[in-house]
Amino acid sequence: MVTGRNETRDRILQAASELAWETGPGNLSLDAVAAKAGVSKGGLLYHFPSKSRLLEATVETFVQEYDQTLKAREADRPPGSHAVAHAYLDLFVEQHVCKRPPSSGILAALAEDPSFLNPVRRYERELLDRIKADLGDPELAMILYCAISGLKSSDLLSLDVAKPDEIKSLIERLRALISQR
Amino acid sequence: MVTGRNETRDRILQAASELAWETGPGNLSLDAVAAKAGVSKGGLLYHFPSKSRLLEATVETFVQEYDQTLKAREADRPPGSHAVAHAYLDLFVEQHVCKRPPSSGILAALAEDPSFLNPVRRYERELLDRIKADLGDPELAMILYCAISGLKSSDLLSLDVAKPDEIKSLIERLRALISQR
DNA sequence: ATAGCTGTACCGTCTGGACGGTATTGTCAA
DNA sequence: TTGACAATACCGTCCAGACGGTACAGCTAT
Repeated sequence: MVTGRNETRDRILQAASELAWETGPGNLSLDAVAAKAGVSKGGLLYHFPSKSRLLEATVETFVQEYDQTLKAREADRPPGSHAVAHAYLDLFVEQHVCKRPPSSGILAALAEDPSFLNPVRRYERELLDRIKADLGDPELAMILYCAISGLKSSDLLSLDVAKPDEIKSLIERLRALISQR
Repeated sequence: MVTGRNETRDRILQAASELAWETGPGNLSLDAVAAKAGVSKGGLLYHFPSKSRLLEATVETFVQEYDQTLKAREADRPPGSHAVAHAYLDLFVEQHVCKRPPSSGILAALAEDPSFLNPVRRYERELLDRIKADLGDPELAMILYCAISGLKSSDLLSLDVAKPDEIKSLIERLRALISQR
């Protein structure tokens, strides 16, 4: 199958993400990825015939996994009560604690070629529309989406600008704004 | 002096920023920068003795220029009426229209080594504090800072997720929230 | 027999950076 | 005034190493 879930393949993708974080997004080499994944270079190239394909797959699986988790959190929420918006906040809080951002692999893709981010572009647009539909108030949706997006990019770039308690009270205020509707 | 403004030096820095945008942040080579700046490679290395120093300088001058412009916009506003917050919005709107984000050079620095973003980290933290002090309401400051930060990162990564009119009405709503205080 | 690798050898290209040279301008002692 | 020297700002070349990718022979579990 095209998007086959495969043991070794997944290990390679994870190794690529971790290495992108450790060595800097632009210094990702196939040799290093293969070594970290515990696979030979030939083995790596068996799964991903070129570096571009590896980076493409990194972005795609990241988006897919994010969406899958988001929909799971959405299902945890009682339906009809702005489940999408709350799930979006839930997922941010959940992923915020990690040392290495799960999205670090996409920086490597960006470094190689910005157009590799096209799937992210499409997905984020779709996500914003879902939040808008969920909330009813398009401007509130924008505030919520953009604010979280800002926090996520701060994590992505490891800027660490906002302190934990600042983030906590921001999230609470955003939740209040949602309920208020 | 240490941070000397110099004709050729500035041309090199600008060339680096533009090339980072054109060729992808990770594909920035000294040869290409030199060629674009109309200088020989030797000449480039005279001004910046290593690639790291060039990227460092790119980040530093970006932060300096941003701060300079922000303070200029702040001075345009009547003092005492949340000048910092409004200037922050003004500057975003102003820079949003450009095709190439002025910050594109910092992606090249990030690609090489994430720690090159340390000056940005420090500056952004300081900026958030200034907005907090300016607004009085810390949570509102966070909403404003994070929302704009999200829009800026979307520009930086060329994600183009929000449409112009969405951005426009978001800005207006943020301005209303400021005045409301 | 085939899928899924391992391991090695290799090639062409690109790139950072070292290095030696050059032109111009300024300084300063004799 | 002039000659020696030095600092600045650059040019052009060269090289070692890294990297992406190819090729191919072999192993092994299913």
